[in-house]
Amino acid sequence: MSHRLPPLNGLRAFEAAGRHLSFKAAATELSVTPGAVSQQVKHLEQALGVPLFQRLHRSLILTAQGEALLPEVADAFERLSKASDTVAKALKTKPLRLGISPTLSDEPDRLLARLAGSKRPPDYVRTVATDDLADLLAGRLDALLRPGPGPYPGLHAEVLTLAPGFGVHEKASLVVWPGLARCREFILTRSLLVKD
Amino acid sequence: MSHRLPPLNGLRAFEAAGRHLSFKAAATELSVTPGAVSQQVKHLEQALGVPLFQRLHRSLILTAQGEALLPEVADAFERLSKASDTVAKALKTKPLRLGISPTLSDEPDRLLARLAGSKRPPDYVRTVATDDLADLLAGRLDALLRPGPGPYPGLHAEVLTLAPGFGVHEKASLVVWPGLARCREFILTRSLLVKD
DNA sequence: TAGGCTTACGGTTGCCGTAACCATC
DNA sequence: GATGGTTACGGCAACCGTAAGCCTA
Repeated sequence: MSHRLPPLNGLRAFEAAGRHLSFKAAATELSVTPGAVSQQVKHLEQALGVPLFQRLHRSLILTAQGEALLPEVADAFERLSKASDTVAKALKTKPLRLGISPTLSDEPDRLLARLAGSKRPPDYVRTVATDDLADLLAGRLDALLRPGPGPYPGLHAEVLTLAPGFGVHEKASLVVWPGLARCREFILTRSLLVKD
Repeated sequence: MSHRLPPLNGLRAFEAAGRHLSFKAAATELSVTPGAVSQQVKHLEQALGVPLFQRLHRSLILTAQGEALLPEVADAFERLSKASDTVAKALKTKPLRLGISPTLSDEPDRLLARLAGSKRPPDYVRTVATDDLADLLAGRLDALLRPGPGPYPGLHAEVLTLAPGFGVHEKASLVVWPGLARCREFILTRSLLVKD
């Protein structure tokens, strides 16, 4: 299944240009200059060996080939966009899965509530009683609270000092995937994502 | 509809790597080095803010997010590939649509047969009695034979000298989209595409 | 004359190969 | 030691912006 794919950026430019029937409008959408779009589309046409637009005076018309290609390309990009958004924004839209080591507490929700300084745990957090780093590594958890300081190579960990009365452990590590900075604030406020 | 798309090359690398569950195999398929694939995937993971693979010793496992993303991405690229192939190879797989000016002959097939030097016209050519350059420009024709020398700005034209008996015109132009060199040979042999 | 497409040119970015390193088997 | 993934570094191609030109309404 060796996908022979044409230039992806060219397809992207073609899709926008075809939707707008304007290189200028496509350029605005893509945050580039019309010249860039023109070059990308020309490049794509050369790669395919097929003209996609008929250049009229200050407007564009799709050729028969362009007309055939556009809906497919648009649909494919739509799919990529949707899927990526869903995956990327899962942290923001779905309940945050927080593993809490049974060693720390046999009542994870109460522990979380105390960490948050409130009587009820945040409603966007779903606690799971687990100690298993593999759950985090496999993506089944978004964060994991474990006793001790770590280290956790390849991950991002933040050491919390637990107030007295949390059990025998004074220190605990809040472990998340790298790319999530200041994870404690994130867990407790669902903000401060490191990206954007 | 401002598609917020992640890095397309990263998605491409991810798709191949996810299918093979191996950066090395993906690299082979993509004709690059494993290092390149590693970088592309890492780049994508950073852009999405989400881990897609769990790196084990000498193998890979998809994370939950990767598992969710892979089929969508694979399907999208499959679609792009299919659509592009269909459009790009139309010239090679579908009958070649050759317009012949009624001025030259009211029996286009006979004229084509004489041009080809045979009794029957090539079976892969479908002649259309038309004079309209717009048919070519809009992609409804692959080539157009018209009397006179042109010029045809923005197109590729080849002047043919017609043998006596073709009518009142001595010279005719075989007009095609640029990117098709030596169009006469192409029409008569269905080969010599300029690309690859 | 204005507006949109094209083209030439140059700078920057991003992609990729090389090579060295690491961690297992 | 072999294998597969990662990283640092450097070269090169691709991409893009600028500016000038072209063409027609």
